[in-house]
Amino acid sequence: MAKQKTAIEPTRAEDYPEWYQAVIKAADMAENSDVRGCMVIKPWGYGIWENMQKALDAKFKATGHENAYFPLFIPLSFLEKEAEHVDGFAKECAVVTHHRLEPNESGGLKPAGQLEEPLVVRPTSETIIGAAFSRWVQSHRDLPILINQWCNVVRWELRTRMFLRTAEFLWQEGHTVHATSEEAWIETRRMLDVYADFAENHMAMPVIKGEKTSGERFPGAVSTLTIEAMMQDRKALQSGTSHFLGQNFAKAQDIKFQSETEEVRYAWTTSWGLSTRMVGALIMTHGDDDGLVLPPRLAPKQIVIMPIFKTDDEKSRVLSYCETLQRELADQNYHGQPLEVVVDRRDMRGGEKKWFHIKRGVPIRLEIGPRDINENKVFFARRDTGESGSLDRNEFVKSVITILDNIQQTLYDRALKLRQENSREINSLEEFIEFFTPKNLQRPEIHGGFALCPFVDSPEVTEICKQHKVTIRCIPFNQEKYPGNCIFTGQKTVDRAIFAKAY
RNA sequence: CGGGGCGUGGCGCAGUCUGGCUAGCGCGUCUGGUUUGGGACCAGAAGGUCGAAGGUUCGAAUCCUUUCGCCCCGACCA
Repeated sequence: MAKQKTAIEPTRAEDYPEWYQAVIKAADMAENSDVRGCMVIKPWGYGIWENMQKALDAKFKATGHENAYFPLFIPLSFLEKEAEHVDGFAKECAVVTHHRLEPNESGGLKPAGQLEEPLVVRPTSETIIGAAFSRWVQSHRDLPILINQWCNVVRWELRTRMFLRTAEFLWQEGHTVHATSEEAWIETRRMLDVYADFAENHMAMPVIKGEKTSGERFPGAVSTLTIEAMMQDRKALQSGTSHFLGQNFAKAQDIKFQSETEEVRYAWTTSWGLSTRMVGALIMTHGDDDGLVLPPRLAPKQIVIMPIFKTDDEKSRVLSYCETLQRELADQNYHGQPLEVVVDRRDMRGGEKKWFHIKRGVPIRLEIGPRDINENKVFFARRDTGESGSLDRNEFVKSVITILDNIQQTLYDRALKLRQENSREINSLEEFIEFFTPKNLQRPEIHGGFALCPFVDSPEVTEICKQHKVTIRCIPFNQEKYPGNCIFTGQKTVDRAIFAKAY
């Protein structure tokens, strides 16, 4: 086979969505399943998710949360209780109406035993968890309740993309109950900070924290906070949301408590979630034209060692050298975890093996043959920069953690640079349209980015944006407030929001 | 749910308009050999009731009818 220029065809610049699919395939992360809109997550993809879970779960525990598990099925009547919530999710619910199968006329099976009340497969669990909370909360002494659940949810999407939007996806959903509005607000903010910390320090993905506009808010929430990241095609990806639910759900579900002053009060609730969509975010933030590039802190394996030998004599010598090296590396503490090091002993061509690991994004590759052993060296290659060369074996072992941290940082810096280069303030509708219109309408090139624009939060603005296929991502926190005119309506305002095309 | 496209060995496709030898090709897989610090080469092999059902015909992957599924573009959305 002729040598290709890049491992992935097409390249990002040629066709970004196709490239995305190709990376998932080349890195063996997931595949389409026999069920429409649902995917099979394969070990390499699932390993990344497991590392995300591990990191997040530790942060949830550190902030006082406990894990619990609630049913997959929600009685239809529960969902009906919060009006906005119903509106938001009704169109995408899978519904169980029968509980039995029996033979049909043509030798197949047909549903039988119709349920008295249909069960909805959870699209999110506010209602079923709220019902439990209403039993659990009696006194102010029961508060706060800080619960997290790792589970799957189903949203019957019309169009799906692997990891980014599938009919079934894996996530965590936190649900908390508080005595006061202030406490609930602090929780909402705290968990957004946890998400941002996770995104930036584990995923090496810079994010912008902010508040959603009314049109983009979670159905039933008083306020939705979000972290937004820029992918390499300059589109935005909502990466985690934290909702201040006020007393909306407490009132709908009767979550009340008796206060110190013996008054009966409705509680204040929050919810927050982050999903396997983050695996997609990882691909689109760091991947390159040779495949996946993993930040070391989330890589299922940080280092792969490839033994190189010809004769049986060499084989045993090289393998034992590799195994000793593997042990020494695996003994090291990498951010509280042992380093994950694998010796790839598979009997296949060296070149093929090398590309196998490049496509899967393993951060560090070591190739070790008799020559390296004689000189007490290792041949070393970094996935992020492609940099490679011979290193003294002991020096490498000593500096490996520093190198991994450097890779992590390099990935973050690169992603931040991309975002900065493609973000700007825009103060006129004309410039806005120019920014978001590709030069080639037939085959749109990568264009646009994040535009910070003065605006007023109104349905009218949302409507204009829609015409240009742009969405309001968020009103960023900590931004300077100064007078301007809404670029859509001309009204005076001090608010600015980030606008972008989005996934 | 509207518009377009596609179902042919594990994967990617050709063949369909204009019905006709034993349904081809590339990649992958298996076996043997030669190679070996690099996505190798040679030889051989396995693997398909052409999405499904019915019809027309001496003869159907190809024509007709029905049906199922998937993909893309919209609308909707984490």
